[in-house]
Amino acid sequence: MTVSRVLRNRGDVSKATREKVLSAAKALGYVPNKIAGALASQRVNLVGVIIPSLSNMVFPEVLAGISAVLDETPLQPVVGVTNYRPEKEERVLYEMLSWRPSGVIIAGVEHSAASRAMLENAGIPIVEIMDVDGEPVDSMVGISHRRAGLEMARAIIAAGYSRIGFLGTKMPDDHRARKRMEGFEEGLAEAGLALEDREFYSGGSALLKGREMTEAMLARSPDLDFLYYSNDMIGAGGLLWCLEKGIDVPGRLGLAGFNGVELLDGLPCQLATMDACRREIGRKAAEIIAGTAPEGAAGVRLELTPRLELGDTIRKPGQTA
Amino acid sequence: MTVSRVLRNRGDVSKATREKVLSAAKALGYVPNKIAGALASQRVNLVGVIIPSLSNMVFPEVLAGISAVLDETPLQPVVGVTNYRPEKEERVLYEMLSWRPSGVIIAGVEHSAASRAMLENAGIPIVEIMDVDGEPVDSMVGISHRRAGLEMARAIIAAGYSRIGFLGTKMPDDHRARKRMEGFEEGLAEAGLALEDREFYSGGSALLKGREMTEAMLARSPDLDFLYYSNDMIGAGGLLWCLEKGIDVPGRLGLAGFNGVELLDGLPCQLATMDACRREIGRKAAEIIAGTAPEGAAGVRLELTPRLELGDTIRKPGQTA
DNA sequence: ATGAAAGCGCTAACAT
DNA sequence: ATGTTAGCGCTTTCAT
Repeated sequence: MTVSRVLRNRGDVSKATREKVLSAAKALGYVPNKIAGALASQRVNLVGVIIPSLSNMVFPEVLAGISAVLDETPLQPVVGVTNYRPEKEERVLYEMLSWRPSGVIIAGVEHSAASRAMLENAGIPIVEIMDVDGEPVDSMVGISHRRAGLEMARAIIAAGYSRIGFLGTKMPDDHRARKRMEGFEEGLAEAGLALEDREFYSGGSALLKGREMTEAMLARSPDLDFLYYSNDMIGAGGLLWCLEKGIDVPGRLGLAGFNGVELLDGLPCQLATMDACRREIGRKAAEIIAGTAPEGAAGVRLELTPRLELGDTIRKPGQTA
Repeated sequence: MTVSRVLRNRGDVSKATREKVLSAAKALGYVPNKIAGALASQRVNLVGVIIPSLSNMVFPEVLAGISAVLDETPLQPVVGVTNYRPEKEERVLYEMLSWRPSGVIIAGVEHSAASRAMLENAGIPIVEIMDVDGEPVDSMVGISHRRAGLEMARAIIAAGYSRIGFLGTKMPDDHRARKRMEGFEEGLAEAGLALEDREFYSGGSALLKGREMTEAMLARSPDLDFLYYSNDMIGAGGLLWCLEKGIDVPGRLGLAGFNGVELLDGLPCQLATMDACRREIGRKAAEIIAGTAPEGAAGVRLELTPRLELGDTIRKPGQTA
C-alpha cells in the first residue's frame, strides 16, 4: 500500500494522501508492526548491549554514553545483563542475535568459545568494550586495566609507600579486576616489592565491605602503609572508616581506589582513583556501530588513557610521612 | 520442515532425526530468526520495562527483581529509559509496542494522553509500578509515596522535632518525590506544623549535593532541628557533613532519607529511612506478566507497605534532645 | 503519484 | 514420525 510509503516518508506521496493516512493512523491508534517490517526489510534498528551488571555505578554510565550517541540515530540500545557469568552471556547473546540486531556492544574480551563463535559469525559490527588487553573479534574500545594497575603501583611507590595491601572482589570472572591486580603486582615487582596482604569479598554492600575489610586487614597487618582497593566503593568505605578512627591519611596510611565514580565527590576528602573513561567508552562504541566514528566501523582498536587522580589520600612529593 | 519442531521441542520427532538436526545446527552456527518466528506465531517472548533512570540505586534493584522472576520463564526483559521525560516515555513506549511484546512494566501512574492511549490499546498485560497513588491502566504494584511521607512526618513529630526543613530534587516529573513531600507536609499540618525551609537541586553528585545543601540550609535556618531528604543519597551526604562538623545527631538535629539503599549500611551511623520495597515490586510485576502471580494477570492492584527504619538519626522515645 | 505482487523465514494446521 | 502448505504484516520492485 501507499500507507507504508507515508509512514516511512519514502517515495513520492501527494500531500493530500499523506495527511489522510496520517490522521487515519492516529485515529486508529495504529502502531506499525516492526516484526513484519524487519522481516521484510532485513533491517533491525536495534543494538544489543551486553554488560555484566547494573548494580554498580560503572555500567550505567557506559550506557549513558551509548544512549547519548544512539539518540541521534535511528538505532536503539537493548541491554542484556550477564551477572559476570559466561553461560548467561551465552544465553543473552544467543537471544539477542536471534533478533538480528544492527550491531552488538559487549563488555570484555573474554568469552566462551560458543559466544566467540556467535560473535564471529553474526555478520554485524561487534564492539568489545572496557578492556583492551586481549584479541577482539572485530572492534575494541577501552583502557588497559593491566596498565592502570601498573601505573597506580608506580605512583604509590613514587610517593614513598612500600608496605602495601590489596582489597578486592572475589570474582573469578571479573577479568578486569584481575588484570588490574596483576598489573599492580607487576608494578610493585619493578621496585622489588610484593603485596604484603590481600583480601577479597563477594556480595553485600560494597561500602560496608570496604569498611569491614579495612578494619580486618589493619588488625591483621598493622604495619601496612597503603591500601589499594579494586573499586572506589570499597575504597570509600575504607576511607570513611579511617577517618572515623582518626588514622592519618595520607601520612600514616595511603589509600586508592579505581573508577573515578561521581560518588567520591561527596566524601569528606578525595580518594585517589583512576578514571575508567566509562562514558567515553560508551560514546565511542556507539559511534562505531552507528558508523559515525572517524576511525571507521570495523576492526577499530581504540585504547583510551585513564587519568590518575591523586586526590587527598596519597602523599604529594613535598608531604612527609 | 521438521527442523522447526526439533528446535522448539515440539511434536513427535524421532531421536535420530533430532540428533541429526541439532548437530547440523551447531555445525553451521545456526541462530534461528526470531523475527520470522514471531511474525508467524504472533508471539514474542519479550517484556518491555520502562523506567526513568538507571543512575540511582533504585531502578536497577527493581530490574533485579524482575529478572529473577523472568529467568524462570521463557520471557526476557527489554529495558527502556525515559530520563523522567514524558516525550521520551512516549517514544520508548511506541518503539517497544511496535515489537509486540508479551507485556509492559512501566514506572509511575502518570503518563501523557498518548502514552496512556497506547497502553490501553496494546491488548497485553500492563503493570504500572512503584506508585499506587493514581488510577492504573491495568495492573499496579507499588507503595503509596504520599503515605510514606505522611508516616515519616508523624514519626518525626512523635520523636519531638518541630522545626523541619526539606531537601529534595528539582524534578517536576518525579511524581513520587513530589507525592512524598506533599504527604510529608500533610503530616506536619496534622500537628499544626509547616516546613520551615526547603531546597531543591538537580544534577551532579547526589552525595555532594546533600552535603552542600545541608550546609547552605543550616547557615540560612540555624534553628532547624530536623532535615528530611527526598532520597538516601543526599541524606547520606548531609549526614557525613553533620558528622564532620560535630553536630549532635540525633540530639540537636535529626535526619531522615528515603529508599533504604544498601549504601547506607556502610555509613558511620545509620540514616533513618523508609524502604521502598524495590525488589519486591519488581518480582510482583514480573509475576503478573508471567501469569504466575496468585493475584491473577490483569487488573491486579497491589499496595506494599514500606518499613520505617529509625536508624541512629532520629531520637528514640527515651533519648533527650 | 499510486497500485499490485512477491516474498522475508518462520509456525501452524493439515496431509501423508 | 515426517512432509506440505498457507499465511504472519510488512517492504520492495515493478507496473500503471
